[in-house]
Amino acid sequence: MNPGEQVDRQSRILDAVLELLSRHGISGVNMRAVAREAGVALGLVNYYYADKPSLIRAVLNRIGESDMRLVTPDPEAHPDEQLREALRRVAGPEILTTPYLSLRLHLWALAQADEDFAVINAEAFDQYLDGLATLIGNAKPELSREACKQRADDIVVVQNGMWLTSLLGIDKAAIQRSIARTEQIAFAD
Amino acid sequence: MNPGEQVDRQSRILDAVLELLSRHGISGVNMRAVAREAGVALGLVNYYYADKPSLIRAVLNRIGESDMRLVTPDPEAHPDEQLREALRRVAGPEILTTPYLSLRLHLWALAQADEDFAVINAEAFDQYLDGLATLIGNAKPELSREACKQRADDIVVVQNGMWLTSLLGIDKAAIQRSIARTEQIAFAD
DNA sequence: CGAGGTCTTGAACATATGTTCAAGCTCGGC
DNA sequence: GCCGAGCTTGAACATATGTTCAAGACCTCG
Repeated sequence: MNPGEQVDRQSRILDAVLELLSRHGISGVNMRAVAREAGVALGLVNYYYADKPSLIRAVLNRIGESDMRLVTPDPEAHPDEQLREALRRVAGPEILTTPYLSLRLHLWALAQADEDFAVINAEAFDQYLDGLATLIGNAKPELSREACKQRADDIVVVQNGMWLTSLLGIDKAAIQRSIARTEQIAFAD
Repeated sequence: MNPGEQVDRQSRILDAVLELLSRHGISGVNMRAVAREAGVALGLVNYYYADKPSLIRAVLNRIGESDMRLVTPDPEAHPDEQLREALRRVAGPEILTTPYLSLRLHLWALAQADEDFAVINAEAFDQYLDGLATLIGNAKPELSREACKQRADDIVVVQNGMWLTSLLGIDKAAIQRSIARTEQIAFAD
């Protein structure tokens, strides 16, 4: 067994779903394609995940976890810096790549088409908003919780716009200006 | 034949695709479902549209046309009012409804998954940006074309964010504040 | 009426996809 | 060695979906 590469096939299956979802959307995710991409036999996918909805659910939950890390601050840093850091991370190189954004888009579309997935998605979104509001509260203790949530709402509108518009291929400079706009909203007096 | 209702079956087929796409995403759009939704026989869909990609293309082109109407101004109004009107229209009741936004989202996802559709989509997006930049130029003649395009870019980021975030169920007030933000960008000195 | 074109239908076919399952494989413990 | 539990495989089945097509309905013009 190749060390460090031929690992855990269950997790390779989830990776395969992410890859296919990002590249071809939900219609490109079928059990055979997943198996091929993961390099396992068809039956193994159904061994770990009873059916296709279970498989998709598992993927959604995994993504929700990694999203939360975006607003999980470095505890060493100053609150101001934590917030600024978080606001920049969403336009960082790992996030602002086509594969990741494409994945996000397909996830949103999926949530729109399926009630169960919508619930998972909405929950993750709320947690993200909450995390962001907390960061703002730490950086600007004089603001009420309500005011923090309001700013978080406003920021998320711009952030989602940045993500979506990046995919449509807008000028990179517009993205930089939009990041500045989020900081302006967050730190306004 | 029922007057004013049993019209043009070819156009009813396109309507059916829009409806299905909005509600169930691209995986919900199959020839049988389209025929059922349109109230025609299966064969008729393939009679008007040679194959599925042709059908989707026809739908995309139809949507592109209706998008352009968003930035096509009322020629009677003052340039300032034309621009303000356009900025408000994108958050108007016809646009900011779940069915329309859901449709938009699925279209973006579709473009992301398929190269051909991406081209149609990118073209429509460019035309929209161009139309918006022109409106800005009319309202603020002192700005260079470059400056107008830059503002259009910034505005579209926020607009796309409004659309997307509306779907995720954010507070309506955040949308209103975001509209104000787009006007602020457009009319800044 | 009747010929000819267009429109409309649903059965039929080929292929794709989700799911099941019997069989084989692997590996640790006895 | 060999037993058993978990892991892995691919064939097989049922259903779904895109496409084709022969047949019929409808409508216009002569």
